[in-house]
Amino acid sequence: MTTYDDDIEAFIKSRKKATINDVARLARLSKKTVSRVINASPSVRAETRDQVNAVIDRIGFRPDPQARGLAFRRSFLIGLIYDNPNAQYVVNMQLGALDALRGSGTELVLHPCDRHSDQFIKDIRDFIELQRLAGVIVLPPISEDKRLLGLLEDLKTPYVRVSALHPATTKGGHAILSKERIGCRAAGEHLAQLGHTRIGFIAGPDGYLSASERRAGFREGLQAHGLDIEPALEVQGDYTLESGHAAALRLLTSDTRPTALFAGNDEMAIGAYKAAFGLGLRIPDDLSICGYDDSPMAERVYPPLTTVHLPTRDMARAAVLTLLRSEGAPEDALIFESALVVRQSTAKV
Amino acid sequence: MTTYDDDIEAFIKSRKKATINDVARLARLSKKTVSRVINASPSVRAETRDQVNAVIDRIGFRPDPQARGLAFRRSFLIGLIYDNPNAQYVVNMQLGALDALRGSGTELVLHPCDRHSDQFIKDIRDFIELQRLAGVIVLPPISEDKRLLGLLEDLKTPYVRVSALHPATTKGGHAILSKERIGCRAAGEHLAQLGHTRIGFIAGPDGYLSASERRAGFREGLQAHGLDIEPALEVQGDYTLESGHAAALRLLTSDTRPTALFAGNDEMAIGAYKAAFGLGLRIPDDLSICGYDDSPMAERVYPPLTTVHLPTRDMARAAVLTLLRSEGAPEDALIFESALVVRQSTAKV
DNA sequence: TCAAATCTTGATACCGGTGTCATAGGGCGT
DNA sequence: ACGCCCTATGACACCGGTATCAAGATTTGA
Repeated sequence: MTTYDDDIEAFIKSRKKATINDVARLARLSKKTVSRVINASPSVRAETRDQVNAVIDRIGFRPDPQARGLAFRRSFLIGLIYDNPNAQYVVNMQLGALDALRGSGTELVLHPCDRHSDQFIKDIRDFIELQRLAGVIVLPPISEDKRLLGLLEDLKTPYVRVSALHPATTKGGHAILSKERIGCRAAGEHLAQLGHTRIGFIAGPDGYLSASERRAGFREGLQAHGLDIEPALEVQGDYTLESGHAAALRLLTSDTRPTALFAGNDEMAIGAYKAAFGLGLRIPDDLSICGYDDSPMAERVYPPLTTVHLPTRDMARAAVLTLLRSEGAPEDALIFESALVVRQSTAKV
Repeated sequence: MTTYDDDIEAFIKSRKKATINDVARLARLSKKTVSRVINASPSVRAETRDQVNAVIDRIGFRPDPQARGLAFRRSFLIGLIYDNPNAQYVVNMQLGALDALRGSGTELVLHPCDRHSDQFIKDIRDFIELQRLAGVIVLPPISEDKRLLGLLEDLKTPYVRVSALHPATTKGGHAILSKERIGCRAAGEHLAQLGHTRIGFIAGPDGYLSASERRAGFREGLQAHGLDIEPALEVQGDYTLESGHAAALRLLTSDTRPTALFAGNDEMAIGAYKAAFGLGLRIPDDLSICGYDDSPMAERVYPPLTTVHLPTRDMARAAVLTLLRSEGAPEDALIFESALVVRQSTAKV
């Protein structure tokens, strides 16, 4: 192997940021050959490759993502698109995604948005096109928005939907799906097994697939024990604490007060805590409460909340990995399970 | 003004993404002149400028950030660097930053890191240099790390520190500082005014400026009422819920049980809730608790937590605005206030 | 052994912008 | 009217990579 130590030493002493031209010059090869090595092209002699890599290592060359991106007509950025009021959920997704991105040379760019704005689609289209994103991850609930999915198909940008598993969500593009029914079914069975028969349900908002899936799973659980969701004991919320509070208040002050509540998410469950405490009820002695999400709050409230855990962070990791190797890969859907975490907010009647 | 409608219409029909070359050709001007218009160069005739802008608007041209970045030798990305266990704090910062970035053509890139890793500095240097960041925002506690600040000075990348106000933090680079003492002083006074005399303090970890500032402020508040932090009633935590739980447990089982607690953050305060409930104490009847941060959890726990509010989101907004206009601007420090929010976890003895 | 096929490499254009410097035209003073 | 200065614009190189395609080097097959 030929090296030109003097030139290399001189370059290192100059303390300049190395470019591909420097590497080429110092290795006595053309830019293009260096480029081939960077991109792991097979048509480079092993000896040449080693020589180039030796120079690269010695002068600490790292290809400039902007220049590379310009030539490739795409950036090394992955967009995280969401419209989700739950901060903790978003953070977990970020952490999982960043985890998987570490060392890949790709960065994560945030893009929260407002699906009720009339700029919604245009805004996202601009973002993706202008930044020439390498890929996009879409979180629920907008991962179920028809207009958005249509846009993503049009743009031909690799994307991954994160969503609740449902026949309607298993087709079209890469997807990371969660089997929300399983955990909710377990929650329903759990409450039934504790002997509860009057069980209230605080539903999520219309139009959220997660809401209907959770309801369906919960119902399955009850039905397995000869029970069902009673219309009089079902109130709809919108996943906010306040709505959970209001819903619980209504349920707990009705003539047929339930002895247990299942809320479509932790936030609403914690709203129910407030309502219960406000009415002087003790949890779990007078009222069992079960949530969904296993948010950090679940183990921080008192008593710690029985809830359903979703492996959010793992799902985000999987989403990124899917994107990183999406290069022509067939579209696929990964499915994650959910599981009941029994804490201290549920007890026998 | 001259326009060449036919060519323009033809171009629009082609549905191609417009480049500066298209604009130049359709406006019968050189690339360079178009570039001047984009960059608001003063040496362009008003008439020419309008003509260029007309073409830009009609064909929907938007300069490619990567190409522009390559030529400018910097990107249009701002890095958010943090090593903070508090998810909610981070989200608020993100939201504020994104808020201020909207429409600026600059994007936010996340970079959580681990200050205990030996790669810590190298990792951040690589990130900033490789991405040629337009600016960097550093959150506490690493915003007080000497090595990191040294690195940022070396790199000449515009940066903003977010930190607690303190003589040591008012110099060096742009800074967004919070007057943490004020709110903590108010907290101390509040507890004293309620008649508490045995007041426990759960301190934040060593090395966090926020921890020492909060302690100092709290102490000022007590001293204004002839009290002080009693050594026997002070325990150190590390800002985690678990540490708050342990600390409170120690304080509440000592012979001179305090009737009120002030915790260095909400997380620890909520740990204290757990300890109190576990011991059968009622809040606020048997024990008053006060936190710091006004995290979303503060109003979700029961009873809602009295705490100190910091305008986190506004601070992030200010940080971004500082960066965006940092072009040669003098280094300055913006100072934000903190304020006590009295809820229902504090009451008379 | 020699032509054909294959493997390796390089010259040059190009991605989409900006910087440098030259130049044509208009206003000014004398 | 002349030269001078200033203003507005453009030609061309450049940022740091990749694509195309041609050409030299090596291998293969008969």
